[in-house]
Amino acid sequence: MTRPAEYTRQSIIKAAVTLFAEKGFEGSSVRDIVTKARVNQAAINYHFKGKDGLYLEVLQTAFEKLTENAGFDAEKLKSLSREEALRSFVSQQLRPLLYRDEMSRYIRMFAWESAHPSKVFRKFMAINSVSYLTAAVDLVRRFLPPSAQKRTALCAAIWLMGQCSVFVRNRELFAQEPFSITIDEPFVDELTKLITRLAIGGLLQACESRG
Amino acid sequence: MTRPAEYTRQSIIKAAVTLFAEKGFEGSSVRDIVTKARVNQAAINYHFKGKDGLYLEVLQTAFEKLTENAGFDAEKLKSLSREEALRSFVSQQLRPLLYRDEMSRYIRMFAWESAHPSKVFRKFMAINSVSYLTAAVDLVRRFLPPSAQKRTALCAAIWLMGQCSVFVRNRELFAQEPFSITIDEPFVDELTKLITRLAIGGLLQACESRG
DNA sequence: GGCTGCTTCAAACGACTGTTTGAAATGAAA
DNA sequence: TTTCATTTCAAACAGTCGTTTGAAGCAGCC
Repeated sequence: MTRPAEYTRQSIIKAAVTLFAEKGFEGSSVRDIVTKARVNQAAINYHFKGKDGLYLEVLQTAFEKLTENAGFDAEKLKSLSREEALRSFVSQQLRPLLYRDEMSRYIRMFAWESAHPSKVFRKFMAINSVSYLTAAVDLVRRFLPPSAQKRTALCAAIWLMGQCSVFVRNRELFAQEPFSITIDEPFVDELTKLITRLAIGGLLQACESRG
Repeated sequence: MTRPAEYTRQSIIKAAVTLFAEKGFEGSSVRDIVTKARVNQAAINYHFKGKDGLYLEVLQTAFEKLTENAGFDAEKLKSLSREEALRSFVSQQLRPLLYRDEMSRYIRMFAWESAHPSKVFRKFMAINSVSYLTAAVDLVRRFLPPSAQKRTALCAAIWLMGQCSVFVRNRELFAQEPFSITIDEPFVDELTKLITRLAIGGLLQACESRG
């Protein structure tokens, strides 16, 4: 029960979160992780029973941290008007475009998974499926008619989650040709407004024109 | 100038398109491709100067085939009302959910790239950037105010392209738990309507509330 | 026949992946 | 100090990846 062991664990987790956020799970090798964490090759297998085990643990803690903070917290969103709640949600999702803090890394990790879920993430979903999508489903439900099918709400939720992740994943890409977009605060503000408006308008339209 | 050589080329291309559509570029190995095409390992490097060269050629022909058909054809879309044009675009993008024909495979290939563009695709974009996004940009411009910035239109176009690709990429996933969605004609019809309505509503809303 | 250029082939190369190994180091308890 | 489980370490393993090699096959032509 030596202290250095716990230090090694945390060191690995920290490095892993950074790399998973930057390049995704499959894009980061264990050698990259252990080099960044300044620990031995075998440490990941010893402490987490392999790369998958490490990812599962990282996903768990990331999810917990996100749920106990604003944005993913269903209770907090309910206290706002549906428009404000949606704007808050979108703003939270786009946070990695501006900041490089802990929360941003967690969000970006999930953005990679929303493109094409990995095996480990699907396992994670099987455990946390309810809570993971609930916030988004509840959110879109406030715009959809009460009669809307569960399937419709689910599709709308996936659709909403995917709105921002494209930009988050490819942050570096959009700074280059042919986009040449400077990703600063004014731009992200504008993008937040745009996506929120697009989503609000879209969801309301879907509500009005159908039962 | 023997005929069998050309047969080998086409055989490789056909197998590559199928696999790239199913698993994406990085998800398909050259060994998978040559096995499916029933040709030798070295054939890809001999005929296409490597996997990248093959992909570039496949992207080119896919793009040509798509532009000379409905959906991506800017001219054809212009003859429709903007709502019909949008619906046609969305319907075309969702085609791989129902059919497994040539066009569907091409569309699905691009769906993979819209998640996280590969190096080869970015090279392809550098050559065909104008025409590739033009159709989508032109389409969203019909909903946005004339004063909308180029950047806004570009973001909206990316946004629109991303709408359907999530579903197309993860077709197999949504058939499983916790989604358990049966992807048949009624469902795709419903999804087309939903996304079209979301997009129309969203774009119009964006138009009304801002200059 | 022999020559030539294009195409195919089995095998190997070198670089990467995640994981395992067995010995060495560590630090607390006896 | 000795004992002991825990933790670290360098090295290697087994697998996949895209690519290269050099010989073999096969047309058409002199």
